[in-house]
Amino acid sequence: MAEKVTPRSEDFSRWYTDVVQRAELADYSPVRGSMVIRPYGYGLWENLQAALDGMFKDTGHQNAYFPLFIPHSFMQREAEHVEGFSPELALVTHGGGKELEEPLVVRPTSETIINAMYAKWIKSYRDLPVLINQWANVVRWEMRTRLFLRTTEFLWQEGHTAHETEEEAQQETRQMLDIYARLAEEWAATPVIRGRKSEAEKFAGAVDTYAIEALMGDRKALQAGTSHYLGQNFAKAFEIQFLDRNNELRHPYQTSWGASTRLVGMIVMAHGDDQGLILPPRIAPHEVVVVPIARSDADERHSVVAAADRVRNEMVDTGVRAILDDRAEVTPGFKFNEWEMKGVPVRVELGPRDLAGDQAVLARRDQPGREGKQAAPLAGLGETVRRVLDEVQNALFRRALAFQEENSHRPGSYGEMKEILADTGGFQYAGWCGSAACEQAVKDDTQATIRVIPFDQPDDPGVCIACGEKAADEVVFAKAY
RNA sequence: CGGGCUGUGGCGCAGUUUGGCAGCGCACCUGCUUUGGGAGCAGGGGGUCGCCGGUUCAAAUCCGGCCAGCCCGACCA
Repeated sequence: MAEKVTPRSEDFSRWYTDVVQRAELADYSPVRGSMVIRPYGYGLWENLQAALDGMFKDTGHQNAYFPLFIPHSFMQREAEHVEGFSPELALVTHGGGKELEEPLVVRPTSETIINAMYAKWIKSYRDLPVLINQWANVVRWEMRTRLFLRTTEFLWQEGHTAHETEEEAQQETRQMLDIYARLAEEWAATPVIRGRKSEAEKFAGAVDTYAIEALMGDRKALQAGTSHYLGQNFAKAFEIQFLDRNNELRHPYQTSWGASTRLVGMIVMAHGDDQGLILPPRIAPHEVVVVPIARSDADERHSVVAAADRVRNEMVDTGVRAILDDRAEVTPGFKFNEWEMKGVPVRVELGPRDLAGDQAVLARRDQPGREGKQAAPLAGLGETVRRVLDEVQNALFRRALAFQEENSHRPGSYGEMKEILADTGGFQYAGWCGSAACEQAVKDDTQATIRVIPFDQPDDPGVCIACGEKAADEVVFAKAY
């Protein structure tokens, strides 16, 4: 591996594909539209999973697992749900050498099977709330696919909850969106806009869909997590009923929420540069790589590698995820480039000159070349590195936030918005009257869609950017993944 | 599904026009020398040239058919 990638500025799309493959996050599989997540990419996903799972547990959720196959008829019980998913379903028609009585759907999401079970489990208000999450794979037969961003099969988590009251369910929906926002900002160092989706963009079957949107390096938006308030739509379709405190039969109010391996793509596109990945320390598989530098002289080699091993161990003891790259068959220069491609936040270089001076050289991935290098005493190196890692984490977030701010516009007219969208892109904050016609007209004309109706609203949203009527809300238009 | 392109060691390609020993770069293996920003030299392994048929003394190359993949337009975490 480890040759140059297509420069980001030249062709962002190719740069992305190159980086994902060269950094060994993923590779194409023999099946069109699907991919293999390689150990390094999976390690990144596991860290995201662990962060999310911890937050889910902290808020009272439990994990469970529901089956991959769903009876076809289940998909058809909720009218809008059918509408939304039928074109992208994978159907199993044969099993055990025979044609099946009823085809099975490979889950595109588990709403229907889970709600069919909830109908059995929920009988009383005492059974509520039900707070279940599952980690699973799902399949959606997409036309155009891209590594991590849109593949036929992908990994995600889907939470499905049922509540006694509307308020409680609404609160749950917002709480989970907030968890996604925290994951993006505090762990993945990627600032997001929190808001509600328009009718056209919401999940089929939901009353309201909320989402977080992040801005990628090419100034396109990426939806990084969604949380749906489902009302009683699925409860009615699947006849979930409970006896309330007044002995009256009622349908529960529900939510569902999900985030996927797409987050890996987000991290690549939010932080990466021409040298490859740049990973935020909190979710990086390796926070630090120690590279010993030694000539072939056997004694020198041994003493340098032994010292490098001690440095690694000290960092592990300090709670830093550190590895030692003691391969003898490649040069230090090769290793520098390789670990930069893989986005390791901090590199520790240790050679004979350093040992003589009881120091090591620290190189920050977020600052290129000499600029990011500093010498640090071997004594207390673990603590020093811990501090530098925190600085890198913060610097990445600040840089991404500054980029988002620079690329957030408030165009004064439709013409101006169209021009900005065509020239540079980014988030366009603009008034919207709320009509689907205006939304569609902008999409047809500019390819930009309403990403979210932000929770943070100005006192006066002004006028609709498309029709000039009084605006109902300020919304964010952007071209999106 | 409509339009454009491509199928040759693992990857990227040349060779096809004008038929004549299947080649190059990277990667891989072995050895020696190297190692502070992608090491050098020497040796080596690996290909039914997408598939089927035809023409010919001879086909990666010419002819016919088929298949697969990529890119661009209608769906989407």
